Amino acid sequence: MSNQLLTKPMLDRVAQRFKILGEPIRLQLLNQLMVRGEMNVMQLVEAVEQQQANVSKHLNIMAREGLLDRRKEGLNVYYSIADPTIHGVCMLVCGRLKDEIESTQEIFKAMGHD
Amino acid sequence: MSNQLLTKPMLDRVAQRFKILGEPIRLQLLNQLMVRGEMNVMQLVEAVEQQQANVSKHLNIMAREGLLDRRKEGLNVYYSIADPTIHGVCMLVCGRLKDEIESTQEIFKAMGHD
DNA sequence: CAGGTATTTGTCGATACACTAATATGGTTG
DNA sequence: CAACCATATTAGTGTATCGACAAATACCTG
Repeated sequence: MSNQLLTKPMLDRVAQRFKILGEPIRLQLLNQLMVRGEMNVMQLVEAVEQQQANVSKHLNIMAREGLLDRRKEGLNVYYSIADPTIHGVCMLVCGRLKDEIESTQEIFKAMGHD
Repeated sequence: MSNQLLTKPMLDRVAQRFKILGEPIRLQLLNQLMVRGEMNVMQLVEAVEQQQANVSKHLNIMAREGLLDRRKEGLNVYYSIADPTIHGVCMLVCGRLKDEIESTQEIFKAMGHD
């Protein structure tokens, strides 16, 4: 995407990936997995405080997309991050948002609301 | 997002940003603006071959989010990329997807379907 | 006000999430 | 092995969100 136009199929694929990242609960699951490494479903359910069925569904969606790896062990299913770029992508967006928030606050202060 | 848990409001903000990127037509508009620089609505309409109202709406959504800058000049409204990180984010995702596609093809070949 | 440019509004339909309930799946115990 | 329990996934339903399209409105400029 440097300076070349993308084909329609590629645009669709990229959009699909972003769409999957565009859900708070999924980001929360990814965030947990980034920080704590591999986790099973129950651990994730407790961490994000959502229904088990719901968590499972979102994990499946991300695994199907290649974002997560899945490992079965006895009763449990362990998920971990499969896509090594996720971290960088989220870092970029987070950094940018923090910058935006900070500059908004600066303007707020400059207007005398401090 | 390196190794720290994000707060709920931050997760929502990040998700919102990803959600905005998760639409093919919006990516297409961004892609055009990346390659060709500042463009007005009509130019973008022709480039993406969509209804004017539709294009305008998506441009507004992205401008409201801080992704695009907007500049009025006579009859025309010119849009340009405001978020300097977009390029890097898209590059990362595109690169990753290309890798995935390539390794899928490798497997396909290795199975004798060449 | 005429004509090109851009945005807004309203409606329809599709997509996708949350929730509940049902169904695997695999280990444990009598 | 059968009954049971914990874990995980899948189905079915209602609802909300969001995009596409069409029509109306606003915004300049000559």
